[in-house]
Amino acid sequence: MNKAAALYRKLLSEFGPQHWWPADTQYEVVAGALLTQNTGWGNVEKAIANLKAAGKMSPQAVLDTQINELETLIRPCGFFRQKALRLKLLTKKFIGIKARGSPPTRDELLDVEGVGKETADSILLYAFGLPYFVVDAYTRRFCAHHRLYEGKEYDGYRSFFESSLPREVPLYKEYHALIVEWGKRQRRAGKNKTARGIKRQRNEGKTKK
DNA sequence: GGCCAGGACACCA
DNA sequence: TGGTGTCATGGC
Repeated sequence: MNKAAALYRKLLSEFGPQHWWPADTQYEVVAGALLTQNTGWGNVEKAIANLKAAGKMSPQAVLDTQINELETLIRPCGFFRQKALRLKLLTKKFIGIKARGSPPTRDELLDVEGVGKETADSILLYAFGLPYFVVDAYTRRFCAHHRLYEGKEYDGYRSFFESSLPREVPLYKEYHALIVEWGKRQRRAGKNKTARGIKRQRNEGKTKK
């Protein structure tokens, strides 16, 4: 067994199944993937709860909602102006995808403004059950911490995991969830430095000099 | 009161 | 290609 697979087993036995993605519908996964960008999940839950309470957690309802009302509903998850706009764009794409019946390609998701590689892969994996390994900030820290893989490119990390593991969707889903859980625990224990923290330290160094 | 979060994008050198 | 600023709320 390679190191990536061994670490997966270790995380799973230590933390247990994470039951990701927490959502009632496929569309909720899609919307959540966008709303959670650079945002704690707790805040995203509030935004989703607002949408549900207003009866807006459906593609057509989101499209039919005025942008300022949408902004108000998702305000708790931050970046609400751009996210409201981008949620409409992504929703339009989602409706088109469902209408034609075939799953989306990565490229067509990336064509949507506000959908980057992580969000696209989250949607492909968790909403459509396609084998794309999701790479986020925690994944990079996880790799650095365990000296699993070193690189700068998103797709480098993705290729590393996809070539190290069996091509199984449940495995990809669980592994990413476990890495996030690992990252949260590291943070609670004060054992990591975030990218932003490192950037800030560099800046402080510059100003001090 | 500051730091950080399950990013993406534009702009600049 | 790499670095930096911006977008914004809420928990700790």
